[in-house]
Amino acid sequence: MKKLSKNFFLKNSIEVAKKLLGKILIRKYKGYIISGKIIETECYRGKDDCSSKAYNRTDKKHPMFGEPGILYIYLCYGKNYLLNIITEKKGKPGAVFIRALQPLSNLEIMKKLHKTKNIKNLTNGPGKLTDALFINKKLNGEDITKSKKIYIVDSKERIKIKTSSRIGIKIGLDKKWRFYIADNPYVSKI
DNA sequence: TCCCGGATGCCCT
DNA sequence: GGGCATCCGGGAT
Repeated sequence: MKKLSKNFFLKNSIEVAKKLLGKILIRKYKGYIISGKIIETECYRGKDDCSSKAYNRTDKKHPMFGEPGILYIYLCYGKNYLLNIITEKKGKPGAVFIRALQPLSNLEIMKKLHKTKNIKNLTNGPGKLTDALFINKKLNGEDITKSKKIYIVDSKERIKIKTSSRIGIKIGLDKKWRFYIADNPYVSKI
């Protein structure tokens, strides 16, 4: 299985969001390999995207303007860390937001980290999966194409992609920039 | 300084 | 399945 390279993320954010579906997210934690299949993503962009954090921003210091493959992790509602991967070339804003995973390995560790017994609730939401994979502010700025703690590997699985409006936002609903694998029981919401 | 969000779990029907 | 309290850091004023 091949690690995803910088080139994978150096593309149109919408394309990257779609192509990430089915790939395997790997996290090393205390000698364990925790992993899950990416089954739900959203795309966020810049001046053409009023619901993006980079909308109407010109200062290139914002993480969304950074180098492709860099993790952008921030806290939401005071308790949930949300996982984004920067896309597009440096200076052009874009990111893919990871919304849900299908848990693959070391589920018992994930259950302890997220404090739940129900496997279905382990990674079927953006704040839950960061809990279950021990992803927090310390990994902000990490390069997912170089890191030994967290990376993504390719998979050749054929998948059926569905599209919808993004979730949890009030504006920008006209854009169908949420992508998920059809018929997967771990997607956060149909 | 103030305000509120790319969400969750719990408690209610 | 729906309503609600809750968390804290960053952007806006």
